[in-house]
Amino acid sequence: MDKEKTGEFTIGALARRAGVGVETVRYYQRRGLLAEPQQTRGAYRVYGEAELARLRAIRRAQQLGFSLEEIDGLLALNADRDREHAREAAQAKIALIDSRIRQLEEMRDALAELVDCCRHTSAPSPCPILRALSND
Amino acid sequence: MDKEKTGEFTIGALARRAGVGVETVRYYQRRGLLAEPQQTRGAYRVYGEAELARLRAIRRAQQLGFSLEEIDGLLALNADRDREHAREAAQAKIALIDSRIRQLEEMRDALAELVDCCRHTSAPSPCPILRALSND
DNA sequence: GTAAACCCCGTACTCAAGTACGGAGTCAAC
DNA sequence: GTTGACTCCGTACTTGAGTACGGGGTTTAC
Repeated sequence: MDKEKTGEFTIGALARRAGVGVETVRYYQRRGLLAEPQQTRGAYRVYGEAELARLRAIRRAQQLGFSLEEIDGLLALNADRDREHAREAAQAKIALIDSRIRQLEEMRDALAELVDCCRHTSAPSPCPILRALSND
Repeated sequence: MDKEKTGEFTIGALARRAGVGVETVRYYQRRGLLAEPQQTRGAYRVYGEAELARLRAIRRAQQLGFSLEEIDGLLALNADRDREHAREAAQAKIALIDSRIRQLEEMRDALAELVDCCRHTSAPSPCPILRALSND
């Protein structure tokens, strides 16, 4: 079943098309994020375009910063009736991302300051980075 | 032993002073990040100012974005002889943080675009956020 | 028919940084 | 002495997103 009939995949073929691992597909199924296909060929499950689309949507949402739990919620929304919910979810995610960016910037600035200090002092004096860790 | 003699702490007192949990102190000891004190009173360990300083250094380094593994390495450096090592570690961390910031900014921008699109379309048309997840 | 790739299933494990028990003993205040 | 807070110890568990087995069966290409 390596010879894919259009729109019919084994789990391995589906995984490759979606850019994930076989184990990942099984994991999503186990947690209910992806349905097991009704169709089988012998003992093997046969996946269709719907499952591939679903996997791609999951990946896209992950790239936007959503967790699998959040993605489950998002993919349960109806594009016509739940506009407000989706927008709220996106805005909440934006706020979290912004907050994290600020946090990282503070870290970066603190480190940059220490490195700069390191540049302007010479070898006989102790390392300002290590001293900053050691002192109050 | 709740009556702290200056520079002598039980594990609970030390944890409170350092702003961590008792379990965290034990965890750091288990992984060798913090030494067990030589001094005891009866069955209880007695910690000193050195351990408190060490814990504070760990915390400060964590706030700068270093992992416990990295902190172990940093705290093993000598402030007089290892200036270069410390500076390199800090610079590497800066690069990682910068990269992560950029990643998050891309996420944020993508989300902001979708939210903006949502604002400029009306209820009869489907939610652009959910459509973006579903389409290529 | 044979061998290799693949699938299924159930369970355990990884990563990093903790946190939470349960059981037993210790210490301090009354 | 009693009680409650605390300590110690060893082990298990959490979080989120996977990943890796082992064992057995199936499919495909030669």
